[in-house]
Amino acid sequence: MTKSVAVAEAPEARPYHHGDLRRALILAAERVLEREGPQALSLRAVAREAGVSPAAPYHHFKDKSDLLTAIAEAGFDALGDTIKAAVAVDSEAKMSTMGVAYVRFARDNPALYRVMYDVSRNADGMPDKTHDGEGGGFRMVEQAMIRAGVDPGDDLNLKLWCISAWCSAHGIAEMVGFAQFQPMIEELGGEDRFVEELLGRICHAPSMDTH
Amino acid sequence: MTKSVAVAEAPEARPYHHGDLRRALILAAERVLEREGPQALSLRAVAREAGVSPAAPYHHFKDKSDLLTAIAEAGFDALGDTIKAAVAVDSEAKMSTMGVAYVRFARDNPALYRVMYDVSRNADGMPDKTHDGEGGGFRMVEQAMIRAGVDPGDDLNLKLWCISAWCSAHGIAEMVGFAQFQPMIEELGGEDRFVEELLGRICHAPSMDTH
DNA sequence: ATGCTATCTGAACACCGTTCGGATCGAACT
DNA sequence: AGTTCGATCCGAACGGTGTTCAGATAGCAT
Repeated sequence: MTKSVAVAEAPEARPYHHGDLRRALILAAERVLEREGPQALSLRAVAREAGVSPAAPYHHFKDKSDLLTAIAEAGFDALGDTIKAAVAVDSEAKMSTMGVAYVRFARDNPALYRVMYDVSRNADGMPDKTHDGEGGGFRMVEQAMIRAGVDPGDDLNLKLWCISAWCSAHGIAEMVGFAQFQPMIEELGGEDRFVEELLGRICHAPSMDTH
Repeated sequence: MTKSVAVAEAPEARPYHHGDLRRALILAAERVLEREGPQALSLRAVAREAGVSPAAPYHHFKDKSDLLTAIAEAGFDALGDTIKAAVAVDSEAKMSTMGVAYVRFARDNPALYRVMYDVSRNADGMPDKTHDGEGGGFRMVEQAMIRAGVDPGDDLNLKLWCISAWCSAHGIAEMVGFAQFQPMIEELGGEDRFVEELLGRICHAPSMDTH
């Protein structure tokens, strides 16, 4: 039954086969995640949000967990970009600058951050590009560590400092919202100050090259 | 259809009303958790494991999340006991002693640890008794911190050190299993050594009283 | 014995992840 | 051009899930 008024063509350009689902599904998933939290992130809800049937995603992702992996990967990319941006504005970027940016990302995208590390724990690790290569996260941390006074010659020591900082940032990101810390956060005048104080106790130059 | 051989009475004493479900459900849940992982921890599976109908738990827990909360609470109790035991054998207990015990608990009970912090993040905090009071976790950390050289007079500073250490331990616990760290763990000769190295970079006396 | 209340069951509802057969369409070949 | 082919999508279905509810059961006080 074709429209009698010919092809007014509805505003929603609803393609026959949709062009490029997959990206659309990932974006839909991020929308659902922001709007309704991680509990509501069902495959069916994502398909609904993207306007396709519940079976459609299976042509682009093996599993639900495969979709989650793609979402997590996109999340780590965004996290990397955020930190890169924070470092860009402060070329002397201290550890705490990066750490605060890290935690802030996690706090601004709590549902996404949760998916990122749920996936990582299931996969026994983060996506490789997160830490590998020239633009990888570890390189950024390494450079900040060297600026902070770690001996760049001692490779094992340097790596351990990086991992230590990364783990701490993750722990802080997951716990900073806990209610029992709220009074202290107020006392310090804001979450960022609180995070700086915590990170400052982990990354402080004086003894960084010892051991 | 009663057994023809009269009442041999099966070994399983299956009570009429069951006496004390709730505890039985929590124990059943921990069993399911160990055996099949966190993904398999459904209310129905727990009820099945306890030998009751899927609706029975609702007389003892408001929700599934209410059950999970109880499980998490039991988990935090067990974690506290584990750390207390570690401190007991080494009365000079350093921070790293406690930290290693903490991480080891998380690694020995991965599914339980995951439930513990999933619940905590949903509730915006850990159970109160985890950190409050004389036997609470924070008191233990405080004492170790004081032994490590933090000025016990500066209350804010002391608390920040405790939180910093706790966050780091949590971050390490969640990330130490990541595949990308495995080579380094081997190089260092075991996970405990690796954890000690990381914790050592966080809790080291020289600059602890500086602010 | 009688009722009261807490406990437990069984069936039902909506939702979930996943699979499968069949409809739809773009593109590639003749 | 017409036809075939393969990727994409839909609708319906399966078993499993959380949750609710009417009714059966059993311990406890009167």
